Amino acid sequence: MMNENNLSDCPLFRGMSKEEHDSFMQRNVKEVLHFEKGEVVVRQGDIINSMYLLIKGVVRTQMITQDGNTIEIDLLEAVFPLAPAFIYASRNKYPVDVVAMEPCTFLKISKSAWLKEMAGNEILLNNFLTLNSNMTVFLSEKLQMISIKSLRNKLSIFLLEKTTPEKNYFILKRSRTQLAEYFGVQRPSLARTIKELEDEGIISTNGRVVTVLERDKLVWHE
Amino acid sequence: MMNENNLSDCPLFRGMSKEEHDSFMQRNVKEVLHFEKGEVVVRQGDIINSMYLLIKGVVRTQMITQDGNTIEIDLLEAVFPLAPAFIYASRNKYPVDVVAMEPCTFLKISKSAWLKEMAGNEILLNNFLTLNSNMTVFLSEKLQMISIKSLRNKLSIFLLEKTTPEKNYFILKRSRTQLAEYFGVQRPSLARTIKELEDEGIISTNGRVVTVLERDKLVWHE
DNA sequence: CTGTTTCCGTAACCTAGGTTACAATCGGAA
DNA sequence: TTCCGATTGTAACCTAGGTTACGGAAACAG
Repeated sequence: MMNENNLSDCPLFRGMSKEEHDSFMQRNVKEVLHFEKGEVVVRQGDIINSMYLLIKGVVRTQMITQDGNTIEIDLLEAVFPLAPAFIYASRNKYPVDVVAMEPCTFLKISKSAWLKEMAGNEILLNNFLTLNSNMTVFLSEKLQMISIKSLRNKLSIFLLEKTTPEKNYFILKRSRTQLAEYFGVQRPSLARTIKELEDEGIISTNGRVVTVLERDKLVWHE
Repeated sequence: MMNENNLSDCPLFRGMSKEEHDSFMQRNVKEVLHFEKGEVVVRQGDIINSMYLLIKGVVRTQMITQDGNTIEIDLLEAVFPLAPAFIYASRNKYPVDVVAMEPCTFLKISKSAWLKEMAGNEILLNNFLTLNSNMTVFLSEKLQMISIKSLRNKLSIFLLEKTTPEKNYFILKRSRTQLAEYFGVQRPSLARTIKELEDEGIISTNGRVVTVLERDKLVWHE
């Protein structure tokens, strides 16, 4: 059943053998779900009772703030679990929308089944803890990024992280529209700031290819 | 040794007996740390190898963004663990500054000792998982709050959460200066917005006592 | 190929909030 | 009590980014 995908790619199942993966699936997967591009998989505020394992496709997690703005949290690619950090929470409402970016397949694993597996498998438990911790670190960093005041600095830091002095270009994973939501700003505002950096000769862009020409002039325009 | 404090108040040690608490301490606490008001306990970026258990005092966790702004993350009161969510992370750098708000005492418990305890104690493991999940939920909510664009809406939502239609007042835990950092804005900006709400008769303030006069006029000034 | 939709750049204008500065008040220490 | 530092309110000014609107390019379906 559904074992054409490689569970080893998933941080939850790392360090386990193919046989263990298969028997795990046999025991615990009772339901397989498909979603088409654009469909909402989980809505912000939904109560979660299961772990969703994304085994095919890409989803986007996003938040709608109370004043109606959308911010992207992350893009998740198969194989990856949804919600692991939340099934244990005291108030287990899902904090983000999950939207399929392409046709997606999920395996549904019940919370209780998952707990049982983890109790009897130290590797699984370890992977789970690490994943949770990494999620916390990720959210902290996201918080820090969103808290940076000027778009120019947000963008600068983003560009510096995506490149090195040796490899001064990279290819954007996102459209400009999505990139704007990632930064939590309006699309025209992002376009304006990108243009400024281009006009100053600090970067150049060609479609989704972005080249950093003068690393040292990024950041510290307070 | 240092058992005048009630470990039952700590979400990590809930559901365990006094005897278990005591023997836990005997086994694992090798070091006790004191900090005076204003001292920095941990600095953003420090590598963490131990769990710090705050058993007396109050600390503030804060982040300095790359453009130099300070945002408050949380106020933590004893008894509460620092860092539990991070000791397992792949990249275990502490993401926030921790500053003592009053004289504080910490117990230091090594990462490995903690792991060993957890492996042999289901309650401890469960508490730990729940705490981690709750941390993730908390950070998600914080992210959502910070992402709200207008200060007026941030403040409105804050006020609505702090009061009910029945009990329409509350006492601020923070100074105005700290409150501004909590929202990630400048102090004069916060003062201005509070004044606006007062001028419009929506709230009234008297020192740290804030009263909401017209709940339904809060929020939705887009 | 053509029609349709989504994406993108751009410009003009406006507003929320940052910035700075100063004076009043409060609170603890001597 | 007086002094000093930290905390506040307030005002004037400035700027980053939001808003809206429009036209063109790219992507896709038929």
